[in-house]
Amino acid sequence: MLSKKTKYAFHALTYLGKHMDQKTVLIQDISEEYGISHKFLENILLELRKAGILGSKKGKGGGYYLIKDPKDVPLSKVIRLLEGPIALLPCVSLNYYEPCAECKNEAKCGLNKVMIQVRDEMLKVLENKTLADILDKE
Amino acid sequence: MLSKKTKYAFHALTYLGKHMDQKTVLIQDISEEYGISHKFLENILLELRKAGILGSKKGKGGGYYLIKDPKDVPLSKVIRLLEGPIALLPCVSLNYYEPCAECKNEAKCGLNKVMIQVRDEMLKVLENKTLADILDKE
DNA sequence: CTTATACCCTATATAATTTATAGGTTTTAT
DNA sequence: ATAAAACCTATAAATTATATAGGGTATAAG
Repeated sequence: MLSKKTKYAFHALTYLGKHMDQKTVLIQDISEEYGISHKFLENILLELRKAGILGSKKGKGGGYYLIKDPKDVPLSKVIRLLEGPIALLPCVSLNYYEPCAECKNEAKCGLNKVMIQVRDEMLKVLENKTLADILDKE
Repeated sequence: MLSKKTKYAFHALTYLGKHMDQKTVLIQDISEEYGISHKFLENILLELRKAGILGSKKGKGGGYYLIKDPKDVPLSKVIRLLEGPIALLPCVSLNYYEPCAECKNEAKCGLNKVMIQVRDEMLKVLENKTLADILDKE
């Protein structure tokens, strides 16, 4: 299951996507809209900015804004950033690979094979669906 | 990512599947084979028994054994039992449904729609692949 | 050029969850 | 009887997730 952090990130991105007409959006506007702690959200937006998804402006009249076209932000990118691996096992993660601690022989591990399939099926959706897709619905 | 508990369950089931010739297998045999704490594993095997996947025999000469044909144990069943929901959001879980806390209108939630797709793709693999499939490889 | 505003950054505290341990109870073969 | 092995429930320890705190820095406006 996705963590609150990741869900909050999606909420924030949705909000920002819906307000692309205005130059900037305040952290506070988003935190009030969804009942998210201001400070917690602040950290999340900071990560999104550092990842190049958001831009920001300091000082009076400042705030955050989407720096990318929503259709160029795959959901997989947001999940990997806030959540970490999408795969169900570290040994099949494309971006956060690690061998499984108790695994003796990855090449012969049956679970490994299946989990590669699961990962690929998940990615088929998550790499192709973007922020734009989740904005459309609302 | 799957918890250790779930991974241990798969290890135990794999071990039991490979030793179906013998009447019973000791917790200790499995815990030693994979370096899992005896007591922790005990709790896991207990859950698998209560779920009707394993049988057990008490007392001297006792132990655990697979009560089901490996091809009749889908991986999804094991994951749901030890891990909980397979879905990435509570609002799209088939077995553990809950509305998302901050969600105002599920019907209009774009993330909801995508996550239903992700869930279905995951299940396409996890419902169809069984214990038998992960035994084959080893 | 001062002030209020709003993001920036890092550290720490709190809460929740996961992992592990503990210890006695019951059943069964010998 | 005795020893073996699962059964069961409670608690402790470790880890991770969530939240808070507080000063730092840039900027617009007057």
